[in-house]
Amino acid sequence: MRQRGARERATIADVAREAGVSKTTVSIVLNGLAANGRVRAETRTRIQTAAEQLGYTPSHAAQVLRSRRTMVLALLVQSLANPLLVDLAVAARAAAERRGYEVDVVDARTEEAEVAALRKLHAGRADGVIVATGRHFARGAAVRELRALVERGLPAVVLIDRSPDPAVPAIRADIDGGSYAAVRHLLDLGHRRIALLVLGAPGHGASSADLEAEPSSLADRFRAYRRALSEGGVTYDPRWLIRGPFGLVGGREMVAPLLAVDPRPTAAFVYSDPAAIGVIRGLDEAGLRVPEDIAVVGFGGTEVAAFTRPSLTTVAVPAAEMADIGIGTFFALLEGEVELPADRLVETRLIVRESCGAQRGC
Amino acid sequence: MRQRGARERATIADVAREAGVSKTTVSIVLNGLAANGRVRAETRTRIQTAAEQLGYTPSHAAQVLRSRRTMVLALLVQSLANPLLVDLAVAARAAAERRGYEVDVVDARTEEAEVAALRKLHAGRADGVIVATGRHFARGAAVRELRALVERGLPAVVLIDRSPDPAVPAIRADIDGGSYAAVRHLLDLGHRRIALLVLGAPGHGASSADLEAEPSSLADRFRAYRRALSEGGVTYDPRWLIRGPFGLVGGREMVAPLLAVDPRPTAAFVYSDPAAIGVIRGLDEAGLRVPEDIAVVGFGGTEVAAFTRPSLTTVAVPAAEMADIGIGTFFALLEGEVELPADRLVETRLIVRESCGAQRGC
DNA sequence: CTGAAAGCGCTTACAG
DNA sequence: CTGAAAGCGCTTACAG
Repeated sequence: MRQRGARERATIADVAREAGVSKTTVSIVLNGLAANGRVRAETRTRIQTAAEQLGYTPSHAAQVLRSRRTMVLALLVQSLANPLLVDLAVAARAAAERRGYEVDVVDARTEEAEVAALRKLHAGRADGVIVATGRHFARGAAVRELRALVERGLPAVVLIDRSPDPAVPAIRADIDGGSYAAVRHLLDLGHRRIALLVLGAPGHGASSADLEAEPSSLADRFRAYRRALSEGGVTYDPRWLIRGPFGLVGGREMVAPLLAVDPRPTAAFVYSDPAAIGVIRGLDEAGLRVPEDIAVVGFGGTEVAAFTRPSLTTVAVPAAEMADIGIGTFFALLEGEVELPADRLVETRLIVRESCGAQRGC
Repeated sequence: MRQRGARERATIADVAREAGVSKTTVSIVLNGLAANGRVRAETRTRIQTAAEQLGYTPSHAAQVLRSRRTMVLALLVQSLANPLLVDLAVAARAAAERRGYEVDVVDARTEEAEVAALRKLHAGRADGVIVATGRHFARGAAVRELRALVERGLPAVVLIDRSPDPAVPAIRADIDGGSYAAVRHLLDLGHRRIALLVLGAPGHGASSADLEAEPSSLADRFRAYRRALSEGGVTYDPRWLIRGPFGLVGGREMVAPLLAVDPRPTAAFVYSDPAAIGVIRGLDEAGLRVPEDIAVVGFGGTEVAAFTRPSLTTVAVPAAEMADIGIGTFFALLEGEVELPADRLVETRLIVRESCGAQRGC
């Protein structure tokens, strides 16, 4: 029943026959290699007409097998529930498209999912990989798997973390600068008890030491926060470091431990916008007002931050710029560029809105 | 420089040589076709050891070219900025994975982008396509392009719209029931002037007639709304139909025309959650409170609706269920199932929260 | 229980 | 200006 009009797809041989030329000539013409008069104009149009008439589209698998180019780039993100990563993916796709490449976006929610996705790339499904999962800072499984790919010559670029390997260029946002500006802003507003909420195993105090040493982007927030506090003359209280689960739900769950700190912090700097939205909602449910009772600052700066009530003061990360540079770096790698750019840092900036209390509250 | 350890990838021939058998046997063993004792156990382990030692992964392109199966399914959505579509994509990926399939998620923001994405499928990049873009109700370019694919035997499933073609099964949410429940709920709360905000070219009144006849999912909202009003004894005022652009920004932009209606509507039923969030923000900026001054009901029911302030009363669409059924239908098509299920309707349900005013306001 | 051979649909030297 | 031939790395009848 499904057969219907399932006329077989035309192949290059069909086009060649129809146009009365060889497959070679068809291939040359259809790939635009006939510019310099390598094929007579008349022959060219004959081939193009035949191809069109037969509805010919080259088989992607055959092209890949023969040319060893997939024209596909894999992009791994942690979660499409985070609008910042969606922006990154959309921008990456647009940038790659300009050079004829597709971007396969994979959301690798867990490290196992990421490892599985990286493994699949051994099958030659993509000409390169960009990882933006935030898991490439340690000696974890994801890093090992990426390295295995790189050793086989697959171009790789890391996007959020620092480079885990000399052969892998990295582009990251200036998290240090943005975090410092955020905390500094809260200090300037008079806050003296400022909490830092980051993704991680719940509990606080004990984890400070680990985070201090970790080369991750979450740890960057922590170090900048500590620095801003100390420069602001505030003694850090380890109970101010709250760790909890991912996203909106995770943000809400961090409210209880936050409110358990006595005396209560008057401000919270949250590692992501979705988590900050969760925090604001959790505070609301606990009967506290933002920013009057507790000021909140997020991280990310995507569209949604301007639409919450109160609107979110946040550290804006230029996702499109990171994507553009990342894609550019991939192509440089692909073309065997010798002079690889060292790790690149893109600027972040603090967007002041209502949730920090600098403007009139909601 | 990029060459580094670029030792050539092992092929099936390498494994065969290493294990001292033919490529045939390697293929049979590695594809799990040797279960019934078709290959001696000892030979099997020898092959597996060799494959592992060489780090062998079959070339995807070669497998596809030879077997004519890509093990990939394309999923087209309108925008990853809509969390409902992200949920759909994530669920589809999970469901497909259970049967060894990958899902290529493409966000086709415009109809041109959708047409381009569908065109690419002629190259045999996927074994089927699921379209969830909301553009398959008319005689538009997207529908034509999809039909061309189906005529070549590519299994296709439509997810949000009605089926555009007898050979294409469709799964959609009960938008009619959900919309009716939403408007009915507002009527029960005493509202008599209820606006309907939907995506579309701005302007109102004139577009009522078009929308009434359109077989789209947006028109389903309109028809159910009209029915609920009339059953509730309310005479529809064409000025209550407000159309505007997409997403958060679009929602905010619809506030001005909404407030321009005199007497002002006391409630608004909005076509999506992101748009509803934009509306709430826009009303806030206009100095109006939700739900006290204007009640708002959204559509979608993803996680974020529970985290806004006020939390959003919304029509919940079971994205995961739709994805599961959609994937199941794709596999039925693939296996040439003759008894194709007619269009399926999945239940929606109204989730009552704060933005409609039924509960204590924020 | 195992292997030799054909062929999927292209591109790419190479020859003329 | 154009074509014959090889081969990318697999799977799949088919033969033994």
